[in-house]
Amino acid sequence: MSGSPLYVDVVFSVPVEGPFTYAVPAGLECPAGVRVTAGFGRRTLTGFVVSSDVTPTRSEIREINRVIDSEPFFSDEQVELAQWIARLYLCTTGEALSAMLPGGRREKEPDIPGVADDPGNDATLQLSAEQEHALSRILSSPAGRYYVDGVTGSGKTEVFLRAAEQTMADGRGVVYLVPEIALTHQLEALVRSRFGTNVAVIHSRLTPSERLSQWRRLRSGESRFALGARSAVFAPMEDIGLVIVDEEHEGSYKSGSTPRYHARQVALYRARRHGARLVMGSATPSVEAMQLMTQGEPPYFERLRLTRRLAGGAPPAISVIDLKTSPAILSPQLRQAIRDTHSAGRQTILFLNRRGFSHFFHCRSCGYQMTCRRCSVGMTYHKSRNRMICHYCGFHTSPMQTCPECGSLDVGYGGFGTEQVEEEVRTHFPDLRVARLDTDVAAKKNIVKEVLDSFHGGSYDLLLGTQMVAKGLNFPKVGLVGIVLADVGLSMPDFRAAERTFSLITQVAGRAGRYLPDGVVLVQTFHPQHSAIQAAIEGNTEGWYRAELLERKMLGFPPFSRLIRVVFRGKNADRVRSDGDAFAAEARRVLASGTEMLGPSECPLSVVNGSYRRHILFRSSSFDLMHHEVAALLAGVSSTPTVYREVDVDPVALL
DNA sequence: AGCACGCCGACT
DNA sequence: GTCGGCGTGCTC
Repeated sequence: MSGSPLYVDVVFSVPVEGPFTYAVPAGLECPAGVRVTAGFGRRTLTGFVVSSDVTPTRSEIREINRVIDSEPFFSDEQVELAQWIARLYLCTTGEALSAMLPGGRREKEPDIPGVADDPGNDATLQLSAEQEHALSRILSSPAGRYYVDGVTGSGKTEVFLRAAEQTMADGRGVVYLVPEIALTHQLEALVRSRFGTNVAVIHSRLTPSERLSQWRRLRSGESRFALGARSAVFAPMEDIGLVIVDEEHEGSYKSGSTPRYHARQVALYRARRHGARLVMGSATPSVEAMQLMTQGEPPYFERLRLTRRLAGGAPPAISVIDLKTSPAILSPQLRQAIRDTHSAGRQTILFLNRRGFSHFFHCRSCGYQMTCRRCSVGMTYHKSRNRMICHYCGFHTSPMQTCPECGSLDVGYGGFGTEQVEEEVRTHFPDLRVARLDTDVAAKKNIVKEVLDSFHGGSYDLLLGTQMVAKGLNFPKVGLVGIVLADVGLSMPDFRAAERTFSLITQVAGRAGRYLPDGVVLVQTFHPQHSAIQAAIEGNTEGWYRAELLERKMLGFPPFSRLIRVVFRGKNADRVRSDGDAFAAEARRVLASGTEMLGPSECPLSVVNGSYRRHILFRSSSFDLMHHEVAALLAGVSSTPTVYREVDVDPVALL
């Protein structure tokens, strides 16, 4: 009670795992969960107390400078959550807590308008039979896991909101995650109209003080509903009764910087911890999620299907244009469709599903693209070395001179971006008013909204761009949507390339047809027979997932294995290489047979910001063993400080 | 991550 | 002769 000093364990947002023991000056309260400032090395840092009243294990102990909070800022559950994240994602507890801090280590979220349902919805509305069934299943158990697998416009949002209402009525809290800030804005008004001041909205565009005030409202229990993007999964709420992950398939749920957590994974953990219901939803579930709801007895998620559009009607017909027979950025068919659409007084959207991936080497006659025979991902062309390289395992070979599929000599590399498409449009349609939206243009604040508003108002005839045009898809005057090159996604050196392509076409078509039963969707591709494109066009969702799961199983990729990626990056290419090689050599020595190592090889994005990048992929179906081994390697293999190692557990993008 | 210490090259 | 490069080590 008196004389003897009190010691506490503190962690900091640095890549060294503590905890570090400090003495508490007499008279200060310093419980677990409070923030403190303390001398650390030669500087003074803010740290987080993870346990109080500890016994020191070393003699040199410094004193806490200042206790920032009068009561714990983080709850015990949150500290434990951070420790779990640190273990799983191989970062330090301090880094994890720092990511949970409102306005702390800020994560960058692109402000791209998303493609979620526009909830055109009403609390008094009669639910459809399918919605009713989904809701009653969700409410049937207090801690079940459900997946609302519903086509666009089938009313997933309303099911989520009704489940939330019931949860709130039971006196428990709700966490509602959406993939992008833009969707937060869209949903915010709707959610507020239903839940009033109970709602706290968390996203990275809030000022630090706004975030802090939202955080405190949740922490105090004044607010029982947290709505936000990825980091809202850390909402400081007691007794969560429902966690919703909307648009579950979206890659933005995965953090791109340390700690590289997946909000879906954290949501699962928290829901289990709180004995809460977990509800996910999408029109195009991730392959992982599909496996969890269709395989296993009982399945990990109960699948609740919404197959009918509330507004009725069928999705628009999708037509495929084979670029092999119409080799042009704008095929004659697409040009004709643009012309017809314009004559009818309607608008066109041209969608380029990603910025052109520059190393796009293929047969111009049949579209054939070389794939690695071991990893089955597209190989990329390196002009400087004139080699085709697999960015998973490092295998390389000469580029083809003639196409092995069709024998054509017309092989080479190409691909194009929005600029070229714009030029092409202006050449063919000098009379059309054309707007372009891509990351270059959107660098200026508000420009996305301005362009979309003008387009909505009819100031443009044609809008072209990347993902960010998606929000315009359901504008009433849009009569034609053209996907300029569906293959761009397919050519990405990524085992999820086909999944993303399928998802994109399905989502675009679903939205485009929402208010336009007579709307037209045209898909240009070199691979009209590709299963991802075929399945999306035919709406053969079931067949697609079945085939893709089989493919993943055969190739040993997730969900039939898990991956850990280690990236080595630095200005000095030789050191990057030797560090990676040394790491791999040690790994080869110690890895158990169940853990496979792919690489080291160059990353697909081999130079970023003047830094060279190489990576190693570890793959195993016994995750715990692999995870343990990689953690030991990271701790045991020293690295040159000028070479940074980035560890990504369950990577989503492998660029 | 930072920050300091320490040991080798071209410069006011 | 120094200023400064970045390789190495350390943080309760």
